[in-house]
Amino acid sequence: MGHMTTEPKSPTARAVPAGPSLPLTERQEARRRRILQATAELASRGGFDAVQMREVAEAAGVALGTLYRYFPSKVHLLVATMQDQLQRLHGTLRKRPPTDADPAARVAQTLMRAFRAMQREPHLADAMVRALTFADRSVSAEVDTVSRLTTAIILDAMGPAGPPSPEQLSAVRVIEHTWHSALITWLSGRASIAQVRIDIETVCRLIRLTTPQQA
Amino acid sequence: MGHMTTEPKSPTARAVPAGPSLPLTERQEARRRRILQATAELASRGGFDAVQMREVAEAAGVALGTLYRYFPSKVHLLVATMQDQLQRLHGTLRKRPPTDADPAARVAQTLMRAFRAMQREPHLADAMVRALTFADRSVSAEVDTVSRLTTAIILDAMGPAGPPSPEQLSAVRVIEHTWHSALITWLSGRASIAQVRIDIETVCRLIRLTTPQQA
DNA sequence: CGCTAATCTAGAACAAGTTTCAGACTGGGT
DNA sequence: ACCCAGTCTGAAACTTGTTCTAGATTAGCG
Repeated sequence: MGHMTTEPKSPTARAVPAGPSLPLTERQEARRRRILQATAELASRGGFDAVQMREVAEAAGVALGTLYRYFPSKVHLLVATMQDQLQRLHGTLRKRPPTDADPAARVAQTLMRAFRAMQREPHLADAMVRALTFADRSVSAEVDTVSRLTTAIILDAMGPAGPPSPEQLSAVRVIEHTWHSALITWLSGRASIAQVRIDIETVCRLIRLTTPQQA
Repeated sequence: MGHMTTEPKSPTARAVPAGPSLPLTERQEARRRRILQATAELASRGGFDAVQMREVAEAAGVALGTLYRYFPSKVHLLVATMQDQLQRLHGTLRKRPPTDADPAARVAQTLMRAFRAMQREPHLADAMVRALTFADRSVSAEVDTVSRLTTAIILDAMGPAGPPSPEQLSAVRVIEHTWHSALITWLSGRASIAQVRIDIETVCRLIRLTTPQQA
């Protein structure tokens, strides 16, 4: 791959946000991908602390300044990594959706599947989740994207129902809260895997409160 | 206050953890208190970022090394601050407990009261909550203390019932998860106050599932 | 009082996130 | 082919959390 491609001058004369709105060139897309991959690799090795901006830049073969142009902070970088991983997960889940008849059980099943994925790469999970909850207002847009992705995954699991009711959305939000927070307690060693499962199953009962009648 | 007090050589020859087990001398107690007060003040001003270890040390009138002897990291410091504030809150709540007949409503009421306290000092809340969720394993003991305090507050609100059932404990844990996570979404500007209220009320319904019969 | 261990202080030193800058490179428009 | 705006690079600088060191203080104890 040793020839030239195009590289336009500037979409907004500022940065290179993740927005799919800006048409990145091949090279830029490739750089972005290399950065995310390097991040995931370092994170898998040693968690949040092991993701050092200088090392990410070196591993991805870009200058430090470039890394910061693509991701304005370490938290942005890790949240973007989480977006990436979540999308992957969403794809996997779509292929083999949960089979249980009860929507609440399907959601619990789905989240436990996601949880098992986390267990396979606990360091990576640590880095992404810590970044997510540590994120301040300057990252809210990106965090929101992650949140929407999670919501989509849960709604998918709930079933083919059309537009969810406001009550259902509240329940989903609470489930998400529990999911994130339970994950944190597990990652920081204050809760066991069994405990996380119980918490997830407990909160999923809320779904039954909002869908007494089954389709 | 210009005379001498006692200051023993060493309880454990290591550090000065928060454990009430070690009998700190008056002076040490005073230092600890000054540090916590300085922290709360700085945090109230500008949140997590405004709590800079050098500034805390200067405001408290201790050397940087001493600050680190009392609190081995910024996160430890802020989690200890949260312990402090929670204890205060617990005291306040004990004096005027919620009046509603329904346990679930009492819990929701209590949490909303706590939430209003947070709204009064959003920056302080930001600093404490961010520290709490960012804490890694090295702080798990202290975070656990905060968690137990929160649990105690919720159980208090649930009523004078004796030993809570395992189911109730699960529900309380989920409520705690929701509480923390909802707080974060509010602090990072991704959820409105109204939304937080709804989430809290939603999750509190779980209590009704575990206490169908009222005392 | 004088001894000794532990504590506290002041300040330097170090680590990692972030910013900045000068210069090389790219690619589209003329 | 030349020009220009915009991008990337390499390296230094700056910030703030954390660690380290040498010396002054303090406190328990004979």
